[in-house]
Amino acid sequence: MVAYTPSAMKAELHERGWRMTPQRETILNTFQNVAKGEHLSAEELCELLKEEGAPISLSTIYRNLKLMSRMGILRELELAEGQKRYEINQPSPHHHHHLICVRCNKTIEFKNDSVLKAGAKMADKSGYHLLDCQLLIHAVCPACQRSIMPV
Amino acid sequence: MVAYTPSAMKAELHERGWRMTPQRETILNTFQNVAKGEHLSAEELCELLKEEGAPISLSTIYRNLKLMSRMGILRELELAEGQKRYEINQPSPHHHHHLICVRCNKTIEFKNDSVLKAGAKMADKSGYHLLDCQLLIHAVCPACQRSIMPV
DNA sequence: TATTGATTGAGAAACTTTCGCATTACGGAT
DNA sequence: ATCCGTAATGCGAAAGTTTCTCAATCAATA
Ligand SMILES: [Mn+2]
Ligand SMILES: [Mn+2]
Ligand SMILES: [Zn+2]
Ligand SMILES: [Zn+2]
Repeated sequence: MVAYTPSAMKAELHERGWRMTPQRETILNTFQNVAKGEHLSAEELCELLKEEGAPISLSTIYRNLKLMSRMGILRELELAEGQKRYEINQPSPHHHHHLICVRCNKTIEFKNDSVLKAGAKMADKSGYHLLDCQLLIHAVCPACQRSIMPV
Repeated sequence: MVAYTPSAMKAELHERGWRMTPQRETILNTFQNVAKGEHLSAEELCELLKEEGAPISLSTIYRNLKLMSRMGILRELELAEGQKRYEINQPSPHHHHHLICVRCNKTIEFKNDSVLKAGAKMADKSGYHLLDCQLLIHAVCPACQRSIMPV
């Protein structure tokens, strides 16, 4: 779990016989510059890049979101219903977890280094190479507890 | 996060003006009797119940997996790609987390009460009513580290 | 600069999940 | 025990997300 520069990503791609492309660099830069707490879906990233005048096809976005997640550059989140969301994967001082209301999807980010350490230790102990470690808390927020809404 | 009996589930449904049904009881019993470490998808549950001679329609299964997750009876897991998986949500002595290889999907379950406590504390501090707390570790297993496979 | 194979873009296809609606049946009241 | 209002089911259709196919393009190496 390191913060990636384009050239670091390029080097790691080359190790495996793969290539750096303008599209991959654009995606990396976009996630590094997006506001903290933003969790982009594939569709949203596609729209954002279109607006910014650097469009990338949806197929390519899907391919690279998966690739970059499996490299440990991005983290894949299943927060709300329906689609996966992504954010840059940052090491300890910025690393965080998510607390989600299952009714309204309100999401709180919080830090907990001892949880991160416990996860890293577990992966290490099992001989796994760590890519991402996220504590996912499903709960009902105060507002939704007061409402009489379905489920 | 309590272990549910059919009648406890029934009581909680009634509190909200809802009903207990044979289908809901079947689903609850199935998850309580399935082998530890099994994570069923909607489709798999549907097939299993068909084989056992107590078929339930796929729509109803989807509806109730969501309902029971939001009640805290089941926990919703996004382990492998493609579809959500479910397991019974059990309290502390049996509660566990998941370590997943992103390449071959080999999954290890492990316990860590201090992580669970940290999650519960975080939810409580924020006034959220806790439903589920899972540490999700994405990593590459030893076998896949040795292989030269794509990503 | 030429070559090779990874990558892209566009649309089709696959797959999971939700929706609409007629029918069934749970559970409170009679 | 029976009735009634409405939640829940089952079926098929529909929606929505993600993957696949394949010709065209382009990154990286010699
Ligand atoms: Mn986040
Ligand atoms: Mn499990
Ligand atoms: Zn809420
Ligand atoms: Zn593996």
